[in-house]
Amino acid sequence: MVKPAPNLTDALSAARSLLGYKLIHKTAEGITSGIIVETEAYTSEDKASHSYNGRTTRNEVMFGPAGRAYVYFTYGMHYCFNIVTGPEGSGQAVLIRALEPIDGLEIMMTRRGRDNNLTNGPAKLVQAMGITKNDNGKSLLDGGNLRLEQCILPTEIVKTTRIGIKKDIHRLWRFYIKDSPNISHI
DNA sequence: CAGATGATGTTCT
DNA sequence: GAACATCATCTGC
Repeated sequence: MVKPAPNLTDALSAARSLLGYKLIHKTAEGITSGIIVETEAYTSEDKASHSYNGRTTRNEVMFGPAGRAYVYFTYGMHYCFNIVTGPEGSGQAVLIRALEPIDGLEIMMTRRGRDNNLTNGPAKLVQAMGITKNDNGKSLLDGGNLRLEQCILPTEIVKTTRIGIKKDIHRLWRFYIKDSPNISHI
């Protein structure tokens, strides 16, 4: 039995489909993993998206094939992690905003320097999972150290507005698993 | 709980 | 020079 791959045909479908998948990262420090519980979709027609104004050195991974990691630096000190979706060249991705920690809690606590709020935010989960700018462009589907695995089927998904943006705020492109204790914001 | 604020540096205009 | 897909910490409810 092969576990089903996530539906990455477009950012909106993928943002829902990825909920319940486990993100797994193997590093020298050990294995960390967590179930994706909150996502946001971004496309090239969306003014809030990095891809809105076309391809640049920063966002070029967004225009590559689906299933790769798009890791970007922001606010002078944080990284965020996305999964590229859609046809190659379309500039779509899904921002992973929160995880439910599963494996490697001790490692996460060391990386975060605290014992709470390990993965309930886009920059927090990047730090806890040990994801770096070097992971930008890596495939999540090729059996490498950073990968996805189906874990649970969400019972109920909430669809609402995205967080931390000032443009196109009307779009209901944020999704999270209802009643998850690890959401970045209600 | 909500709101304000500083940290910090890359990217784009 | 401004904007930025954030976070930790503070204040005042």
